Amino acid sequence: MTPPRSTTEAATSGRGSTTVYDVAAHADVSIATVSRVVKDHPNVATPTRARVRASIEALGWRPSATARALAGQTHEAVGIVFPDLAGPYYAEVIRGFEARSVDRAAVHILATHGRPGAEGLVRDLAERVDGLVVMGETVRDDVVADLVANGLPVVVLARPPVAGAAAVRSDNDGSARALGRHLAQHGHDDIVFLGDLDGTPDVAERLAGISAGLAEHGHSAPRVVTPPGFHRDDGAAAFRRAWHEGVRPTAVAAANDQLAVGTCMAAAELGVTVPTDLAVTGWDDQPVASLVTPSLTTVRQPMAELGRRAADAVLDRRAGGEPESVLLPTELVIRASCGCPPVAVTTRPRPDDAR
Amino acid sequence: MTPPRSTTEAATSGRGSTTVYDVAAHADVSIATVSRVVKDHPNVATPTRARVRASIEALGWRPSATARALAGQTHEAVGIVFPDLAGPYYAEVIRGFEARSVDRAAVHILATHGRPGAEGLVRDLAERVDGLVVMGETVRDDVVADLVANGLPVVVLARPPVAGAAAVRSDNDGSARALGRHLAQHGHDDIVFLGDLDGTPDVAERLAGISAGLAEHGHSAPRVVTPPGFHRDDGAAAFRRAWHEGVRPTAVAAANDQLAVGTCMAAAELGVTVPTDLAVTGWDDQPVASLVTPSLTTVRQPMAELGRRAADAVLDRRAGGEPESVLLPTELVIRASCGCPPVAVTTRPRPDDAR
DNA sequence: ACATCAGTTGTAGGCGCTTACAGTCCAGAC
DNA sequence: GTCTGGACTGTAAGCGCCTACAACTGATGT
Repeated sequence: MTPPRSTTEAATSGRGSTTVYDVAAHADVSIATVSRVVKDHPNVATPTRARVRASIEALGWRPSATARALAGQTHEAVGIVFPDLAGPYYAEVIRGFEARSVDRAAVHILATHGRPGAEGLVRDLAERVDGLVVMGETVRDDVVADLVANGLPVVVLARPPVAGAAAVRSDNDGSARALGRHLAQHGHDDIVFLGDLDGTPDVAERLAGISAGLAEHGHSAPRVVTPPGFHRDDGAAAFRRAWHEGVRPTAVAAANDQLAVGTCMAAAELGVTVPTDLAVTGWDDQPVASLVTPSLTTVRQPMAELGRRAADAVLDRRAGGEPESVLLPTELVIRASCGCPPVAVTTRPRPDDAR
Repeated sequence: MTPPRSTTEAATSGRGSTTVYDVAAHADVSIATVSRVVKDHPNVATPTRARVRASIEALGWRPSATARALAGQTHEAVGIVFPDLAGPYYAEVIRGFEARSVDRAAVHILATHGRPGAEGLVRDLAERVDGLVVMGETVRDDVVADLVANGLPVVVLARPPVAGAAAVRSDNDGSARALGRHLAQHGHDDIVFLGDLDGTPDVAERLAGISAGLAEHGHSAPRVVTPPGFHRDDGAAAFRRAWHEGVRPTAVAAANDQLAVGTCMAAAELGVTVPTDLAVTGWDDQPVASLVTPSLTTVRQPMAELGRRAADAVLDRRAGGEPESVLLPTELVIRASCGCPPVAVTTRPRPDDAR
């Protein structure tokens, strides 16, 4: 035995919990052997292994994650960086991410909220984890690239690819085109796109897709109205303001369901009937989309699956896999708010991840 | 200089980032001085301090959180344990918690999902943080007590107090009584309480309060129908099943808004009109409550504020404060689903934390 | 009988930082 | 002119665990 720095041997009491040294002493072996037993190293005699296991059990020892991280360079933890945490979208992503990670690593979360110190927070987080998921508009690409250069497995989520990082995203273009075509078929040629193009890369892709779909039918591109955020109230306020400025579109294509719901509420206030006077569409197919009246035509996006795939990607990378990118399918969901005949609302669970 | 274990001095490149030793060498001081500068220890001469600061800047050094935790016994991190992560309730709590913590500590999250290994996961988490928030039905009280005994600041959230831990909760009793009285005034005497009493301690309190409110008017207590969970589909399924078993209440008081919405959907399927044939009430005042038709009578609970207060409590405890408990007020929100005349829906932001 | 080798176990030097304790230096006190 | 105390700074011993390398034990081969 080297340093006899035994702890107050009592197992469950005492400050400063039990350490390898306690276990080693109890089992009458060296700490190296204890360490080997813990990580199932083959070169340990069966009886020794059993003895050590018994001692670990008896003392209730749990190796310190911190010490392990310092010595072994692995944290058994992953992190995910969000731009924000409000609304069902992020909630679902985080749910999927956590569910998939929990068995393999501890989970760190961080929301940057557009604050200036975000980069520092992210770099700080990066030092505590074995892999990092960076979502949407949080930190600049060069920061991501720097983390990658430092050897950290990074996954970008709902954000354009960065060299060396896996990318997980859902298809904006395909469904956006379909939506554009659908609106064109309804005859709309004066459409407002409601969303902040700087808010997240996804939004610009959706606008581009819708424009392309409209163009296929010779219709002109939507004009953009920019709300201050992505919440219900932002949508209501933006639509109200635009209306007061004399904007009279026949349809509003919102960047997400919250904005669409807000638009509907503002429209009701202004005496505008949806979908008769104004068609409204959303994006995400959040649970609320099928509950409002009229039910919302939108694009279903597998929100929880995004989180799960991001977890898989970052954990696989950590395990030595290559950065592999994923594009998840989306689906145009036609309901009533675009002017189509309403369909019956059912209570059957939704296909993917309704809960 | 002791061990000359300099790193590849290049700042931004190279494996194994720069360390205190690099900074110390660059500034021509000892690592102790660097450490003192970092933590603003007074005994450092001004020019030295400036020199060290410059070196830190020049090398782009960031102290390793891991090493710091090992040596200094502080992680600069807090954790929060959820029973689950689905739905707006947890999402809002986590949002409030993160927002309040982010400037002072890294944030760990964990959801136990009722799995058997939960205790191990929680104990694991406990070793990585300086304080822990434990919410609802996640681990047994004796586990919480053990963490407290180990000296960890613990806060219990939406869960009965545990000795030595601060408790943050919202008032179930007051508003539940008010709701019970209100239902009695509507004349209801055959009420179903929809919720799993084992699911979370809050639920039992709500039932008790409602019963007390009904009793004040001489009405009998609700009978309990237990759905498998707290989601919309659980509510729909449970109500449907009860109906098919011949249960014909005049009102359903659901344990949360999701269950209430599910009940409304199932009722619609069964040809039961809300609120004419059946009154329905929820709990939480989730955003969806005011959007559905009829709008939901419910109890507003400051979900994000719960998270914020929990963060305050755990961070204050870490800073040496005493465990202090908080009971946040709730408010009965009368809308249309109980049979009261519907009120106009507005788009004004809700008082507390609509976003 | 002796070198060889696989199987086990122990020794010791980190990982990057904190901090008690031990100087060093110099102005002011006596 | 020496002494004293305060302001600075450096030394070194950890924090709890990992792991390369050394060391020891028998069994096997010749």
